[in-house]
Amino acid sequence: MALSLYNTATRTVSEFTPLTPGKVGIYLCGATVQAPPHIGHIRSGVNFDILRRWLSASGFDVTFIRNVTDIDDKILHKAVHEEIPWWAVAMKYERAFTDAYKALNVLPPTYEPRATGHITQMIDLMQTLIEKGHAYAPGNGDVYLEVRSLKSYLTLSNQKLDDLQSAGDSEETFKKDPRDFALWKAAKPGEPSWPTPWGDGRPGWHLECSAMAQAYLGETFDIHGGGLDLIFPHHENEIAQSEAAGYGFAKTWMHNAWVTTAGEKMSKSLGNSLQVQELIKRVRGIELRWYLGSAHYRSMLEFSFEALEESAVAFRRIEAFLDRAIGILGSTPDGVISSTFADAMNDDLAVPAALAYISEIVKSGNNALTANDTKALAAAAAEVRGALGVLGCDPRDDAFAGQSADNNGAIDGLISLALQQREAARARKDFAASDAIRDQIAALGIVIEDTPQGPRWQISSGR
RNA sequence: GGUCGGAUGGCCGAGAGGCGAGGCUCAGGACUGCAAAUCCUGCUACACGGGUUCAAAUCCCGUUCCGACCUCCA
Repeated sequence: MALSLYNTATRTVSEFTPLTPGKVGIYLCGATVQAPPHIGHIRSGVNFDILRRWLSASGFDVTFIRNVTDIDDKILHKAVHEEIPWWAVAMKYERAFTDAYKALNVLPPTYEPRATGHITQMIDLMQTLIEKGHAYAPGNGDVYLEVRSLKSYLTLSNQKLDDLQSAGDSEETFKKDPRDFALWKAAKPGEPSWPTPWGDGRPGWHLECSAMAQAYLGETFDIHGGGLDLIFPHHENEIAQSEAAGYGFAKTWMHNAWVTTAGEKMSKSLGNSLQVQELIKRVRGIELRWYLGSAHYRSMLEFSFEALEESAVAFRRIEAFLDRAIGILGSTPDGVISSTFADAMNDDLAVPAALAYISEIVKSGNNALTANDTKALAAAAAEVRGALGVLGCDPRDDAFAGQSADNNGAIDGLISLALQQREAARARKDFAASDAIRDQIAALGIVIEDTPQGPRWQISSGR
């Protein structure tokens, strides 16, 4: 079964065929670094990280670009508000995003270009657009794209130009048509600017993505991704710019759905408590990732702390199986991708179906464990590990070192000492003494389980 | 006004004409000195009203409710 993906441009799921066999180029609209990341931002990162990992696991050589928008109105406003330079705002929040991505095991992109590093490419693109008669500089330092000059526009969102509500903005006087959008904004006093043939200024929001996608992936590339809300205007305008310049641009458009709270798109007022840095105080990063990745990427994910906790419990069950299996097997099996898992992922990344299959494997693996069938156990553990690897939730991944309830040699020695005492007490049926030892260890946050292979312990993963 | 989604059991969350996805919770059982873990069993749902069909959660028409986008947005 070949990989099929939903393409927003055609509103259908269709077989994915790369432009160059064996290679895939992906451009994901990354963050505007003007605030710390909340789980909505990071869901997009996780969803597309799963896509990327699946493409890699399927044998593709993936070039993954995720940009950083480090110049924009909000950043400038924030700089004034925080009384620090605009670049300090951008770098501060870029780091916050980087930390969040790392905590959730989102792989660093192949290249992570910043908008301000690509002014040259943007000027080249504007030059081309003006030469082709699709853009104009009215003389005030702005440069606009003339949407009426385009052969097609608004094909992604399927809207008609005349149906759009007019912006009603007071600064639109230089535009030929109110729907024309800014490629470049004239410098204002006190704001950063770069020189261009049309005057000093700074980039409009949409221009950077067209310029950087072309710079790193070429004029035509495979997949362009982002959140649902970027369809209009951002992606429409990217298409307008790039196609007007003569580029083929993206073949497949993918959009992830929202994390919502109380049925609504996450709002700023609730945003603080849903920042990644706050949530990973409640659950481990791997558990938050599991939660965000578990719903289908095109479905809304209704956030609640209860659902997050429940999801973490479900994940710990899988993790516990893997721990037990590795303990019995004496080694960590390499991940194996089963055909059932592959079929699910190939069906437009049907993660929920893949998770249902993982549950079945864990169940059969636990049965193998009870039956002491190490061959079946090893097979199950390998499949679970393979699946978790693609989902970026392999507790044995180095990225999660320190997050897993991994045994430490010295602690293991001490606990073992106590467990020997307890076993001795149990042997002489002094259960009061043995339970007392277990209770004392439990009070330290360590859980004891008696198994046919003897007692085992782990640091309680519940927080 | 235009465009696009959604409503599934106590909860979360898939599916998209016929076979009870899966998980969590809960109840009962097996195992266990007791726990824990694990396994087994049970809990038969698809907003409402029509229609098409041998058969509808799924398709069609209508209704209600919820949400997203329409130049800040993941």
